[in-house]
Amino acid sequence: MFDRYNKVQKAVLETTLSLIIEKELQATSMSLIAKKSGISTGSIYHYFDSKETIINELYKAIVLFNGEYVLQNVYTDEPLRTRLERAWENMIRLSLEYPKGFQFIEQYSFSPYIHDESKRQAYEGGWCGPLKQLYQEAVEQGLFIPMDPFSMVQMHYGSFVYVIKAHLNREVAITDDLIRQLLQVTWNSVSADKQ
Amino acid sequence: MFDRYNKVQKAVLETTLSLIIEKELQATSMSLIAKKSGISTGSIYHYFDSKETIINELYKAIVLFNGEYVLQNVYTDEPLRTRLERAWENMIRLSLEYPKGFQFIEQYSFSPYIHDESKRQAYEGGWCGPLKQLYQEAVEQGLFIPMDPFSMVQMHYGSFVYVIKAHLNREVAITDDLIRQLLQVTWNSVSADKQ
DNA sequence: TAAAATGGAATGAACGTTCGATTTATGAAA
DNA sequence: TTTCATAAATCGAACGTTCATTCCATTTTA
Repeated sequence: MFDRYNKVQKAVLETTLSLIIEKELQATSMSLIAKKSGISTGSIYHYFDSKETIINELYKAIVLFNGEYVLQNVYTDEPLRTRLERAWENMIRLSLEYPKGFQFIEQYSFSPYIHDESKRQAYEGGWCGPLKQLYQEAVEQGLFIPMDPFSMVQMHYGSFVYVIKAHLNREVAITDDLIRQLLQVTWNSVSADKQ
Repeated sequence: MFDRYNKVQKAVLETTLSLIIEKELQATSMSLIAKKSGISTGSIYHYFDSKETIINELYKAIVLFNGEYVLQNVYTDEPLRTRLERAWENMIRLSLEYPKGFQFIEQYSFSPYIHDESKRQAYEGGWCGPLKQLYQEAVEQGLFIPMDPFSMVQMHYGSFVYVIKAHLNREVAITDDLIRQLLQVTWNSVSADKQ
């Protein structure tokens, strides 16, 4: 997840992620990060300008990682439906495999603590733009109803997010059956031939 | 929104809500709340035990308010589809009419800062339970595909939330047309006669 | 041997909360 | 209606703690 960072930075980012998820931003103090990561505050400040920098770096790293994960095996020569369903399934599997990263992005993507510059950089490397393109194609090919592709992406992602949140709260169990159902429901929602 | 509170409590809750939305929790200090609401910290502590209490009270008040709003005109003798679509439209209109409350709940419903007790109390008076019942009925009547009603509610709510978030970020414009489309898409996603 | 990296005590600002003085409201007695 | 005593409400300075950050001595690396 933090491959492009050195050992110390990696330890700091991983520790910060864990602490923020189990506690929260304001309860995640620098001294706690230092203690839990085994790196002194002095060293942390040698690699990061400030606490804000750590959080923003964390945000960018996770969004980039998620982007790569979601777009796995999506640019193939298979039918558009297959590729879209693969992206959707990747989203679900990603959040199950890396729940901390998922929760972090969920909690902070709309927070003022994340700078606009970080959000912009994240958008560049994230999955949102590329996926919007696929939706656009699906609309143009008449597979999807004529609707704003960006709204569709948001809508579908939101529906996954909330089922996953419920899963992480132990209110819903995500099984392979439920995943199959979710993909079906997602397709049906905007499929042109069901109208 | 805060009718069951006295004048001072109301001012404190309203100010806190505004500050938390435009800044965030950790930047919303008691002295700032005091200054902006025109009520001294001494008085605030006369009515609230702590900052935590204020936030939790805010959370409960908003969820209760939202619950009433969403369930408006849903318990009528009209067809189930009409009543479900009314609940969905209420959700959308609520978030457009009271965006601060919407954003607050969005940001804090999964935060450790909100006690489990507050979440439990909120669930009792919120719209989630009653709506789940309606979905259950729709499944039993064969209107909806056989799927866990709770997951359906989450899924649909999530899809609205994300479109609304995009709207509040000025990335999408919610028009009456888009609302009509959203209701249609929501119905299609789980409608039994489209399978 | 010079530069980079590390450690952790020290610093100063900011925060939530408390406290005691002061003002305002209440209501029974005259 | 006025008076007065008690209680409730309000204020903001003061308190103690915690936090992000700095600093410099020490260790490690090149």
